Amino acid sequence: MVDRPALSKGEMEVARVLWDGGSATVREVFEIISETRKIDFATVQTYLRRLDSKGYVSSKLNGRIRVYSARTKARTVIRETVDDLVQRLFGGDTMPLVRHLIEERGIDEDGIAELRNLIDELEGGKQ
Amino acid sequence: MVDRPALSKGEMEVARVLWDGGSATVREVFEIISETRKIDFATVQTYLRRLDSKGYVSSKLNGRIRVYSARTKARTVIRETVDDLVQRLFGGDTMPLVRHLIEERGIDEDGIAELRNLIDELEGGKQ
DNA sequence: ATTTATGGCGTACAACCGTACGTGAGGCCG
DNA sequence: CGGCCTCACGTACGGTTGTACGCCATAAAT
Repeated sequence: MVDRPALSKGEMEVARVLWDGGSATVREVFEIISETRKIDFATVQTYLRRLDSKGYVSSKLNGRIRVYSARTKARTVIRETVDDLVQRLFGGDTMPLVRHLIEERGIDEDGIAELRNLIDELEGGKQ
Repeated sequence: MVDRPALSKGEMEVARVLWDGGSATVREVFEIISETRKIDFATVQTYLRRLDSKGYVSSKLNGRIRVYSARTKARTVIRETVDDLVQRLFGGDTMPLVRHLIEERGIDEDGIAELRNLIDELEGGKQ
């Protein structure tokens, strides 16, 4: 529960790759992010270094290649980030964001089915 | 559709107050944010000035009091912000965030009802 | 009229962010 | 062996952000 400095957008993007894969080299992260947008290898390297010094990831040299691993749980960071966003953008109210997501971003068939389940569970746990 | 510089967290928090109320003085914004967290009057003033110079709000002097008004639609800013977050934190996938919101933040009775409606509408529009 | 509260406005400043260059060492190729 | 590619790592640099001080003016209170 250490109070780490918050992640910047760029750092978050990089951290996500580690959460997805558990661990990765700079090049691996670089390749994955490159699929989505142009980014410099050295920039990824800097993000990883900063994530390390902020305590979010750890790393060790494997031969002459440095391998980074997630050190905090995605869930935790997501919770903090989303809580902050909801607070600042919606005054702490959750529904406006849910509404936005459902109305403004597509939810597919499977998503709809899952949503129904989630709601049923919510209701079940309530009474 | 001008490409404005992105809003910082603090600026967003302040902008939200204007979206909620249409327009407000520094003091009014200050009071509202103070309900939630400690903040300096001058800090609010700075945020508003920056929002102005970034083109998100406009202002005019009413006597010797400056009144700020929202100039961009909340919807637009929310879309951009959320899109970016979803991209970086979930690789562009919407459902993980929806899931997180429903599971980790409480949704009340009314929210559940609304959710059901939203889903029904989604499904209705699909077939 | 003098004090006090309030506000606008300019200014500041360290930390953080995005982005990347340069250097030097290790590996591989011809 | 001599290039050339690839990393790690240090360093940089302008821009942004959070946070606020200080000065001056106006309005309110005594």
